[in-house]
Amino acid sequence: MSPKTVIIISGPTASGKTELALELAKHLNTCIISADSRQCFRELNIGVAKPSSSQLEEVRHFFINSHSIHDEVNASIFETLAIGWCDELLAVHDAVIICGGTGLYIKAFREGLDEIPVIDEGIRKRILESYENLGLAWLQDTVRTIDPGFYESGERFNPQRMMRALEVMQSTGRSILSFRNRQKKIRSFRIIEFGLSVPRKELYQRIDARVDDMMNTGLLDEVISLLPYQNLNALQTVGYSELFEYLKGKCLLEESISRIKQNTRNYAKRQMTWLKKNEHLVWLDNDFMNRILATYQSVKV
RNA sequence: GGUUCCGUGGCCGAGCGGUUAGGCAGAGCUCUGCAAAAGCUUCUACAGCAGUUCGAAUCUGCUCGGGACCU
Repeated sequence: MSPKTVIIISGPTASGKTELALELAKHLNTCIISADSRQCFRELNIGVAKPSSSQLEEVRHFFINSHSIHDEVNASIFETLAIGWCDELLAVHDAVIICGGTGLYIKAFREGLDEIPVIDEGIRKRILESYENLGLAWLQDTVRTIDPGFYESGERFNPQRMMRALEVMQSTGRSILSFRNRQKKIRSFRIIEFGLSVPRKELYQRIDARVDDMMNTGLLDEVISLLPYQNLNALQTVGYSELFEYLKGKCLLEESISRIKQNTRNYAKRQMTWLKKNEHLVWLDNDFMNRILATYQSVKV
């Protein structure tokens, strides 16, 4: 019999992960853990292409509707939760499926993140405010002074990374570099990874069609109801940001819709770039179920 | 038929004698706590032909294409 196994199904958005995972879960009589940084929010539905309620009834899902947009969610939190669920589920199942397109979350699940202390909310806020008021030059100067090592190695034009380095330094007195040991964690189960490969042109067409579909099934109403929360991180999401612009009168509805399509295509492209360098991942372009099952059933421990 | 304006890379758009404008799209990429985020790289065009000039996308002429106005 096969060792306890986590089967990861990934791929760009609109590549058909959800359906495949569902089919596989039914076949193996197991559960699905989503690895999607947006589908975990119960307030977000249409715009994040969440599985339908009937699909959610057919197979038990984790990390879907598990959080509120007001909660803090990040890769580390995902890692902890997902490992916990896997341990529990693998006690009673031989396999668990992880399905999603958030590459960083999958990486965190597979090899873990280094332990970095939780940052005080006040420190984070102060840094963000300073950056917004004083700009990138201030951020660069500060990091160069406080953490020259990171400044040398880091991405100096990427405010997020610079602020991250700064908050770790201010909060712990140590450089973020000193926390990075890059030790890959060893998991207590086998992990096999698959990526769904769809020809670029076809994928882009699917994306366009899916956006039209979302609009027809009430995306605009969903976005209207979330307007008060537009500044939350969870709402910095393709499909929502663009419609906020329309609702604020900054553009026409048609412009928003084509921006959603455009941004989703760009997003899919970034996902593929991320997935491409994952050497554990096996690309599938057909016969998905059988090929996954063949790998699953081949015992090589 | 006449007068006049315009013609810049896939698209938008500045330049108006001598640097790569720039933006978007496309393509490639980075990536350990906001990742559907954030950032980086790349794509050398001036409708065509002839001329002026050391040098033209920029000036002149003609041709082609488009718009506006006049008869």
